[in-house]
Amino acid sequence: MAGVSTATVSRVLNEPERVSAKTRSRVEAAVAHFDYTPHFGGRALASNRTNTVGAVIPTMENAIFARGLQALQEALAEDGVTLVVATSNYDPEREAQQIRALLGRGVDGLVLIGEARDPALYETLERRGVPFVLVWSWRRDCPWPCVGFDNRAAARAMAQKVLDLGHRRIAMIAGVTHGNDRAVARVDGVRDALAARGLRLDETNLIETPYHLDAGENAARQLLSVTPRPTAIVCGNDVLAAGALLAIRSMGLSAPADVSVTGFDDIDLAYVLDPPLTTVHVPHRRMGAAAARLLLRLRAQEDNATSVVFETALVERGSLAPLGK
Amino acid sequence: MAGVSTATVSRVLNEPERVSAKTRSRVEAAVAHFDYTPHFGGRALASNRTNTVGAVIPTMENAIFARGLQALQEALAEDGVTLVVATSNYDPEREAQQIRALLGRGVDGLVLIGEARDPALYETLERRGVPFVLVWSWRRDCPWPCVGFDNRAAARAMAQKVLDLGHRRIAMIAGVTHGNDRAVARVDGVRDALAARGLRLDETNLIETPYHLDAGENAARQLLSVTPRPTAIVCGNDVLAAGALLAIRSMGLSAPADVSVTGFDDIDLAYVLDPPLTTVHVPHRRMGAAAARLLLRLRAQEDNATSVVFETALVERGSLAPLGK
DNA sequence: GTCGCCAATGCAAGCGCTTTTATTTTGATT
DNA sequence: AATCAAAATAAAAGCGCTTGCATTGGCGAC
Repeated sequence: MAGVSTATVSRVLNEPERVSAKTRSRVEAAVAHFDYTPHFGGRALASNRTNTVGAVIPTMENAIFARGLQALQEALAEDGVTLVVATSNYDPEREAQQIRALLGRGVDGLVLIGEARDPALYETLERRGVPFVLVWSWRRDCPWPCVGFDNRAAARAMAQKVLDLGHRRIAMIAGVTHGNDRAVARVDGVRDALAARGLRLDETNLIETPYHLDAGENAARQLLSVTPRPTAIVCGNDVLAAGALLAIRSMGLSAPADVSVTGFDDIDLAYVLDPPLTTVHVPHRRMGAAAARLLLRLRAQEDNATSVVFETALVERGSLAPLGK
Repeated sequence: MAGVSTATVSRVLNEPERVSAKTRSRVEAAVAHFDYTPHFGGRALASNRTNTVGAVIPTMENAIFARGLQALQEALAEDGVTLVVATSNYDPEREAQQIRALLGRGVDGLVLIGEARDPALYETLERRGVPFVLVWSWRRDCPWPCVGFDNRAAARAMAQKVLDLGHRRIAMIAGVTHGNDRAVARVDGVRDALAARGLRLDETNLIETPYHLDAGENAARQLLSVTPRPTAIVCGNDVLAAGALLAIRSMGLSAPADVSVTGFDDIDLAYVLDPPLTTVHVPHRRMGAAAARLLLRLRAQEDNATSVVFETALVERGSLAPLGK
């Protein structure tokens, strides 16, 4: 209809500046007239790019990932890149499957949560030359590009705060540590702080449990049923902490008068609870956006593509109080 | 390596039963050996299918969509279909863009939230022959396949309950109704119930606001600053209700003693609040799964592909109490 | 006016797969 | 052993696009 070859149409669509204004407008008119959309498969085949990046997250049901993804997606969209999301449900096996599935779909980049992962998987990624970014965790000397924060240091700071307020009988409800370096780091951080005061987390005051409300509730009930009971419960995330508050309430106790509780992540939930949660603020949205930028740089082979570490902040609200207050 | 043609490899991958066991195992060995994955673009081009469906949701930050998507994705994955998610941020314009973007990516199905949408968009969808399913809302005689529930009836039942408990000064914090039929239906439902008792929602006791915690808080503060103040606030969703509880607390009032509050959706949040929210339970996960099944049926041109309506249930918790109690 | 040069466009060769059609192999039957 | 049908496999033609290279045409310099 525009009287030009397909090559010119292709150029109008992909590199409009290489086509004269006159021809371009003719082609654009034809495109509009037929409501033409390029065939994705043809495009992908010929150019060997899909303009798609994949992300594998544990679950969408936790607000932190939802937020991070939202930001990631928005930042990618600015560069015309689509995000495909898969979930692993915190199962390393399933995560590997999902990564392979995404590779099979021709993603030209991947965003993965955390670092703990079968080396063979990293090998596959490198061999295929698919750029990837690890998010949510960060440690010095991590060999891969990552955008995250120091989970261990943040947890340590929180535990230190609890100790500073006079607490000595401290328990922890952690996430499942298998295949989850963030959960591991948070436990380690708490252990660090306790160890510095000659205390330790033994198995009666550390429970590992899935990141669910009722799991947190059950764990707290169990921790609080020993005598003497802990005066503070440090939780691996805000959802577990919310569960702990439920348990405390249902046992006829009160937070923070009888038991202090701390969370991790600072999702909206933390703010609406009563008492509001003292927790660790994590800049999820900013991390998502930073991950997008880093991935786009890696894809473009830019050399300023380096890992980014974010700071966390302790947010003091009502759920943590000095001992004996 | 397996000494066969590419045609046979293709068959091993797509219709293994059409290949003899001996050849198949040779091919599979070669596939495993080279860690071969078919090229997505080639596949899409030749077969004209992508095994991808798209979903456009308002936001991932609301747990209801996150949950629904999770279920949707899991159900689709069972049939080897990948889900691509885009967000519109409750903006009809942006939703249209995202739908077109997904079509451009060659999705072979779409999941859309609600029914309110430019007719031209529906036309495009039909013309392209891309099957789609509307979720989250449902009404009798909806001309398109949908999987949802009757928002209006559910809201009406909730308002009726509030009335039954003696409340007469009833206010509502609704979601933004522009381009959001669920928000509209929920307001209409409340109006229905009030009208049946000769009451109405005028502009001083109806505020429309984005589905955010602080928006809910501000709206509630405004509603409660008139004299005489409402004795019950019906909210368009649980997040708004959580915000309302924050406002009540910060104004030195108490729920439900001074003001009752109701929510909608029954997300986890509703349960952990203090007082826990009286709300409308919506089976988000089941809807997501049902949407997946319906879409797969439509795609396969099965004739038993019909809309599904779910029942909602009123969940009575502490935030709603009889007037004067 | 002629020549070069560059910008604009066309030509045509794939990209890696699926699928129809043709061919070969297999194995049962005579 | 010969025959034939059925099953298994190979051959080859695209699918719709991108892109390197060839061609064209317009314009300034001589």
